[in-house]
Amino acid sequence: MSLKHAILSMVISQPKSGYDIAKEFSGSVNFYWGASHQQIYKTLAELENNQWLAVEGIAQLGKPNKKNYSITAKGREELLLWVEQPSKKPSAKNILLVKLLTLEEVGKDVLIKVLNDHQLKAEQNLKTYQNIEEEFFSNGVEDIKELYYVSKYLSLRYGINHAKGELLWLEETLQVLEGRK
Amino acid sequence: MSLKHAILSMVISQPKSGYDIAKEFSGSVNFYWGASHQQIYKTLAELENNQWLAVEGIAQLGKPNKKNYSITAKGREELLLWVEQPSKKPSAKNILLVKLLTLEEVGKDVLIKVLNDHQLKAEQNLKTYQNIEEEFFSNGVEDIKELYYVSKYLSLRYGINHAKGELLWLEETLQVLEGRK
DNA sequence: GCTCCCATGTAACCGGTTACATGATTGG
DNA sequence: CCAATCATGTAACCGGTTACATGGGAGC
Repeated sequence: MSLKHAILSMVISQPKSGYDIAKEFSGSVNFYWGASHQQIYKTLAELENNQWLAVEGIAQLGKPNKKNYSITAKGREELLLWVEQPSKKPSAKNILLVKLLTLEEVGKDVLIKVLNDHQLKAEQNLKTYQNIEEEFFSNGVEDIKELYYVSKYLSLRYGINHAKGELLWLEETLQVLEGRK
Repeated sequence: MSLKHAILSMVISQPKSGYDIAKEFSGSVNFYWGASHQQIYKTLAELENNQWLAVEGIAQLGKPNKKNYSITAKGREELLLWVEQPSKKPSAKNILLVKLLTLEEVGKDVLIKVLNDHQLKAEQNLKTYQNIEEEFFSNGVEDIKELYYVSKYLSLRYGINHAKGELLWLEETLQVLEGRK
């Protein structure tokens, strides 16, 4: 799995708690990766067990105590190994294409409706991403080559590219379907 | 899950055995869905239990016996319901973007290598898909509107669109990385 | 004799989701 | 008073992967 490695990557620059990581996962990181807090805490426990992360308990005033995790030398080694090894992509699953298999059974009208719904969502997604991109540049981040911003910017670009690609395919597909009797 | 529904979709036009379904999953269907034979047999058993599929044992000469599954009325109902209900897309996971988070730690050279490897694979994929598309049209399938070919063609188009989108993003990303000191 | 094709399964494990659980502090 | 934020977990379940298992027939 690579949730382990995603978490390792997220704590290399600074120690973080499970809560911090969960917040990141529900923010911009969510464009390309996701995890529930339950899964995060479970994985953190494993990472600590492997000694890829070290914990430090922190007592806070007026807030619950928290645990700050930081990467160990062993963790850094593991990360490097993982990055270098070829990443087999998970078998892409596309529900829309499965639904298209049912064309004969359910008829084209149902499928056109399904595709239209999806199109709407994809358009909204694209707009959201593009808004974020605009903010990105208007907020004084002229030089995306700044280390800190590179990965954020690239994941945004990834989201935008993919939303556009999906929309193209949806248009194509709707045309084919609508062309049918 | 929708493996259940994927299988239901695959047997609406004609009864199939687990082996048949596994073969389809390792063929063109694999562009957008995948399943191991173990998972397929397990799921078929469940589907039979739900009475969404009916089985017929078939004795064969010179070959192992097989079980032919066909969809029931109940199965058809379920399929229709499923198609109509909005399909929440699974949280897209992109390992490359996680790897990019490690830029600071591992350095850009390692990441450029990783991205180049990926680029090569994506290019090969695209070529494969395009070859299949060519065959598609040269094999006398002039009219893709023929019911039988629609979903196959559209899944091919999906594969091609996405491979192209990925390549664009990879180029963009490599330029950003190479622009960095 | 070896390998591939046909054909169907069991068992252990793993990663992730859903539901349940707790409890103080801050801001409207 | 209510909702949100901070903060961490347990337990049951589910879908999927990996490894193991069997066995005849066809073609080289």
